[in-house]
Amino acid sequence: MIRSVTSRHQTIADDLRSQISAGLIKAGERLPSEAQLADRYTVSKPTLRSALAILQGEGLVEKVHGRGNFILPALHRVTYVGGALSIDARAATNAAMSVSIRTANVKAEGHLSALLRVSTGALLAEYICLTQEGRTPHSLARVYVPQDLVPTDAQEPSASPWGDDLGAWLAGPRPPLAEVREKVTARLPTSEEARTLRISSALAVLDIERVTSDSAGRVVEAALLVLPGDRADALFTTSCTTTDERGTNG
Amino acid sequence: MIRSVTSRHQTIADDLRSQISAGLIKAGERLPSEAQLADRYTVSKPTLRSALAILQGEGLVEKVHGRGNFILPALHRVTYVGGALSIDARAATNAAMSVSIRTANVKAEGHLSALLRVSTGALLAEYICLTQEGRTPHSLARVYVPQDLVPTDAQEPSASPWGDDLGAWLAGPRPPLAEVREKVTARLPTSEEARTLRISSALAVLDIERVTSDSAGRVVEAALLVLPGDRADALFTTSCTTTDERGTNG
DNA sequence: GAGTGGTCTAGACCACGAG
DNA sequence: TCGTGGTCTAGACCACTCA
Repeated sequence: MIRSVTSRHQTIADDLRSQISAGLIKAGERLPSEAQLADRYTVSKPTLRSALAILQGEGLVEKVHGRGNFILPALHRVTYVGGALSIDARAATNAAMSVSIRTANVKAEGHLSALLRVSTGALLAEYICLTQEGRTPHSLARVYVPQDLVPTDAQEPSASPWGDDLGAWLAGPRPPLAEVREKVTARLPTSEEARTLRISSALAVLDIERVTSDSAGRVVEAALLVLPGDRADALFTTSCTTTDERGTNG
Repeated sequence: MIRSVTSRHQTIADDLRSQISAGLIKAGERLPSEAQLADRYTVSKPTLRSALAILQGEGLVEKVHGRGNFILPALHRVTYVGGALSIDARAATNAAMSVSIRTANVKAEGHLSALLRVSTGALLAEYICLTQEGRTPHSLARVYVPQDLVPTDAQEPSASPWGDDLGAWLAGPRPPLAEVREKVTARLPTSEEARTLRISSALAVLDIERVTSDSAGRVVEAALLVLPGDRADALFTTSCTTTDERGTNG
């Protein structure tokens, strides 16, 4: 029998978790200090800390250096809707979200130039979108658009959490969008992402690489999305409107 | 200045990682014991272990209790293709994969019965598919099909890593498949999943919940896929074959 | 400066695997 | 039995926050 199911830190994490979900400790409250908790559970500080690390990885607890450990409010789950060629798709977005966008100009390099199919050094407009519900970040989107596709008249596009408005905003006078290709994987956040999203570096994130191209075959935008796994899903729906898409080779 | 960027265990992890990627330690080889490594880096065993934990979470090192720490071979990335209404979609699957399927009958409960839209206690056929490349698991698929949709003549369907053959296999004499709905999130594996997939419990996994329904609106199968983030992506492509799908409300 | 979390140590003891 | 990894301890020292 593996002892890990009965390890001290697991037991403590389970106990604290049940206290949290039972509401004995309310959201936003500070936990007793690690030293106090270690005393209460009669364990050493490292052991207690590894218990907290579990809860932190589950997005239940936020550690703040020098201040304490805090219970995070139960998080609303946000749904990213894939294949959003039509703009209404983002309707699933929660209302109480605020989005901050930071704009910059960068040069295409390595991976980015490959994604956008532009040469290295080509000018790109970069939009960094951070979505928050209250003070809690829910998503980080880095959107890149070839400089020559950016309208000079409009400075600030309307803000969608996923940066997909940008594509819509660009689409107007141009060939319509034709294809969205989304490559999804799971990983741990980089330390920078963890800082920006205020999440534990042990909390898994969804990594979505979205490439949108227009009917002329030109890549209109590439987006790198990072969604914390404890508060975001991605939803992809494929409908077979006509039956001619199915092969008969079964 | 946050010291974590310079922490001992990070430095050690970085050093070992570069040794691995430089080929100084070859895939499949055993690392020196933790005690030896701790000596070499002049750190204590817990510190050295936290360095190894980082590499383990990156899928570079496999720890085997009682035997040692081993360098994992560079993993081929496998691509799960979403929206696979057509069977050819799985063509992206690597050839050198073996799939083992375990079959059982279970009763629908809670989440499953909701997914399949059957009443609690309804009989389901359960297919547990584990895909491996050599000895390395690449995906775990738990597929559920309502018992009354299972043909009585065929016992064992042909094996796809994602269990999507099952849908194809079921589709024959029935209404064609009409919709695939895939909900994707990122999380850490359960301890059971980590054991089955032989991955670290600190390695993020893609969690895909796939529901396929036929043109009669009936749910044909529900699949719970778990893909280790270090060796699997999911790819979703949405094409706008006709322009009538796009709203004009932009 | 007091209180908090972050990292590390040196060593103990247990559990597993192979001979 | 022996060597390995897995867990835990008791305490040291540093870094951050806030009064």
